[in-house]
Amino acid sequence: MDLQSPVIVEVLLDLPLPRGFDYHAALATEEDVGRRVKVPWGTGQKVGVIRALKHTSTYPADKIKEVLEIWRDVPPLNARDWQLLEFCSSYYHYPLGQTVLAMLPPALRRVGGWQPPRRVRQPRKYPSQSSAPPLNEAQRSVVQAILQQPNFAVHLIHGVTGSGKTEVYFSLIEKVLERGRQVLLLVPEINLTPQLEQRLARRWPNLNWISLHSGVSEKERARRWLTAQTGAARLVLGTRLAVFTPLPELGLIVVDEEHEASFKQQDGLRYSARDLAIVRARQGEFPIILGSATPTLESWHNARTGRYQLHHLRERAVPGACLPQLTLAPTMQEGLPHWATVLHETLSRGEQVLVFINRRGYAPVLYCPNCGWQAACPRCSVRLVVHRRTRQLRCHHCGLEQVLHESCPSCGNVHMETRGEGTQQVEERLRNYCPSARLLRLDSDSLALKGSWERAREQILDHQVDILVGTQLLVKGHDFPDLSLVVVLNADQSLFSSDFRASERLYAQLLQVAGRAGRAEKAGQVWIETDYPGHPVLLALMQHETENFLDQELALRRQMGWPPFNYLAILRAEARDVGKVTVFLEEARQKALTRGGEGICIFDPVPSTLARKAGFHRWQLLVQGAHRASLQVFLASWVDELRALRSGRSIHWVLEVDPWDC
DNA sequence: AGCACGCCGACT
DNA sequence: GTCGGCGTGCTC
Ligand SMILES: [Zn+2]
Ligand SMILES: [Zn+2]
Repeated sequence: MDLQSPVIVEVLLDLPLPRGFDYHAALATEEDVGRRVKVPWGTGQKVGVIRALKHTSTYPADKIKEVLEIWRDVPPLNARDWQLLEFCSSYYHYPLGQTVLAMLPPALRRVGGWQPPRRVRQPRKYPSQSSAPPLNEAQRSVVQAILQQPNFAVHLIHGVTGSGKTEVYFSLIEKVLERGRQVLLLVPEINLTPQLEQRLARRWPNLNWISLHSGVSEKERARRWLTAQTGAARLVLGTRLAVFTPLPELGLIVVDEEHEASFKQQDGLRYSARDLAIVRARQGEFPIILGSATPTLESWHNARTGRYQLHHLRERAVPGACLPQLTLAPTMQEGLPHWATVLHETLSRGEQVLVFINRRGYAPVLYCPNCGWQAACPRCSVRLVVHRRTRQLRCHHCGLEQVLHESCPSCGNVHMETRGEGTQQVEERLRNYCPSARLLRLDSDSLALKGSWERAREQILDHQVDILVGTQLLVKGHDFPDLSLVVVLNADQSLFSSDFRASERLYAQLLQVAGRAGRAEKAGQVWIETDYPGHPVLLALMQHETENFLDQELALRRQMGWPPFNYLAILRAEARDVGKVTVFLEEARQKALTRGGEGICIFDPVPSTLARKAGFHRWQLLVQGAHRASLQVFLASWVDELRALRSGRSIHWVLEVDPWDC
């Protein structure tokens, strides 16, 4: 090596450019690759990561600036970390610099965002009461089967609600920890609760484990992340963002509720934490476990074709627990609903009731019966939602708030009416049916205050509440043992959605809601209000035959050429000016058609589901590929052309690979 | 992405 | 006459 030539480092920065920037760094060595640096940038400074050392640069020598600081107090990213980042950057067609910076905890991305702590904190210690409950036969055989393969393998555990999946995870985690390897446990955002953390703490009182999610303060998140990187933390419990945590001795990843949409990042680097976790396991040559009561069709297909190993947990682990009894009932236009009797019976037994309606507010429509006028958001292509308590009209997409109209702005009629029901109106209706029952409404409006979830949970567990009215928020990740009746309202709305994933999602949601009824020893009841009792999703649900449903749905996907039998990418574009959006997408389409590719199908640009949001017109262009590899080849050259399009400069656009909604 | 520079429309 | 719109180019 030429000792005379000055050392140059290539630094990756958080910029939408597919290249690094060269700086002088006289004292840099190969050990510094993967370290964070402070560099001058224009008039200011930025944090970057050293990608490589070199001795020459194509950039004019007199313009190359000096690195201001190399932070050597923490370990550099290692070869495995780079392997994942490079895969991620190329697969999602996202600049490497932005990918690297996105994986760092926020405090480590900014100049002055991180000071090493004065004193090394002692890992938290909990009272020692480590207890591993005995596994049943089914659980034991799954654990045995998975332990037999220490190398890369994807295991899909299909476990019905209450089948004791978590104990299987814990048992496997324990074995891997004993072998001296680190473990990553990924759970949906909504499931990462203090209760889950306590459960881990009780199970491993003396283990150094950390929990990583967006609720942790920036400083603390960086501190915990670094303990994982140094190998001090042995177990990481985290949401999707934790999939990037550097873990030098990683030996197992568990993705619980693998079907959950929160594993998909919906802005910036639009990755699937589940898919990246699988890639990470393959790169690191260790097993990964996906678990769900309602696996995604992608995973199910891989299991059916033998690429994943399928394991079943068919029995409920809790002794005596049985499946809830399911009833479909037509909606009632007037008078008492069909479920009114069972509601009263349940309450009179002193048991709790959950009424599920996936729509907050009082009513989704305010209209004038005289002229037909409807309250719409001026900035979005949606109707405004009536919030009666605050006497407001609100847009749930852009946050716009208006005072509720007293009269029709179009014809002056003073008798305005609402249509449809939200949580607030259901709450009101239930107060009329059961005036003496104690009601609690749980949606993002009533839970806006910090700590209100915790308070509500205690009230419910303490049986200070008889009827719960709520949205999605209420259903996921929480068990309420006294709950024995679940009523699902307005399920029909999602029955005829145009999204090809609608059935899969509805099935998962309904099964999860149903699972809330009658845990423990009590048999529960579930009533679903529907006018389409013959719908395949409802039929499958009635039969409790998830695997048949998945097979049927898979056959339909194959027939229609939808994923997992084809691969998708979406080019999304938005701007205040519709013309600019459509011109860009049309040019993009022409480029795509000219380029073409094996098995590549280019669709026409169409408005997005939410065609206008906060004043921005949103359109999209779907690309379908028969094979993952050929789609990747096509996308790689297509994005280069897109970046060169002048019409793309005055709009926002993103390319999304494997979109979860289209 | 930011941030500067630069050139045309409607304002004190 | 200037304030400000956003189109264009640059950042090692
Ligand atoms: Zn009117
Ligand atoms: Zn709006």
